[in-house]
Amino acid sequence: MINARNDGAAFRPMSIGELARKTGVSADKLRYYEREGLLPRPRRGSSGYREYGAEAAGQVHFILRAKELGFSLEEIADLLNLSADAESGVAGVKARASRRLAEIEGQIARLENIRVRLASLVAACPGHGPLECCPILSAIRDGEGKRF
Amino acid sequence: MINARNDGAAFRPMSIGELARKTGVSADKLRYYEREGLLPRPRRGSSGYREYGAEAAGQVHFILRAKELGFSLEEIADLLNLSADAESGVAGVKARASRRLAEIEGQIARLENIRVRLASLVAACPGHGPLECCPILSAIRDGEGKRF
DNA sequence: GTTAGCCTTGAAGTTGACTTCAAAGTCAAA
DNA sequence: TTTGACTTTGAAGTCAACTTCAAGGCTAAC
Repeated sequence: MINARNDGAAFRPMSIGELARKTGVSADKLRYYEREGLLPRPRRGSSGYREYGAEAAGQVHFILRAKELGFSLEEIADLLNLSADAESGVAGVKARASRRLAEIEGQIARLENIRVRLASLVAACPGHGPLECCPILSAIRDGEGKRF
Repeated sequence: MINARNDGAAFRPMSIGELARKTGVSADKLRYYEREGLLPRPRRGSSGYREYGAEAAGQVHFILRAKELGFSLEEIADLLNLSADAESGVAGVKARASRRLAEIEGQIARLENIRVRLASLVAACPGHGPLECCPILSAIRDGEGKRF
């Protein structure tokens, strides 16, 4: 091999600031996730500084993707535990994801109900004139059934 | 007039507990809404107890209905201010409601996106077998594009 | 007259996901 | 060597919408 520089350590460890820049997650947040058990505690250099290996960014991205799917930090910690527990884990993961899905469907249904009601009030409001004629205010004051 | 009992005060004032029972809102919450400026401060009896008139229940219901439409307490206080401000108020109310509607539409769109992704992951997961084959975990770990 | 249940206040606690702070130590470049 | 950027920790602060608490005063029923 010509390139002798590849000998020894392939990765220089990352500081928390480097990991923060790499993942777009602030150093404070990374420390917070570590405290909450979402990230493994990395080894420390002689100064006490955290030293992250190459796998760290992937662990952070796991958290970000799970958050994107609407999981809370507590649920993410739970998923991480399950995914450490071979064989019995898959059923648990699917159950958690199904529960999350049901919650999201419920949230959507509630918001959809609000959206429809609010949209019809906004459409009915002329945007000017005396307050007594504002259908939005009337609906809030007296209930929607009374005027519509 | 035959019925002499109708003389004088038509309504005996309500205590905070009575108003709470009537509206289903706890007395603590009523005091909290008052502190936050959502309810007018009622007059007090000689004991210092709050005394509510007949209009109080309607004011509480206004708050409940606005909350149901997804307004925050701060936005409700804002609506109440607008609805005190004759003539210029209607445009403001419509603008607040439109803004709220847009926020709700955004929330629904985000949740819908999550719902679709999570549903396809749940559908693809067999619910048993080795963790390496769980599409939910894979998607969170590596991103959805990689496996699907 | 006593007791149970109501009412008063200001202050502090709750939840989740952070953010900010203070005080000190460390590292890298000029 | 000095500066400035980075890192360490634990603790406290933030937001919204409440809830709970403590310590005392009031009222209604028996």
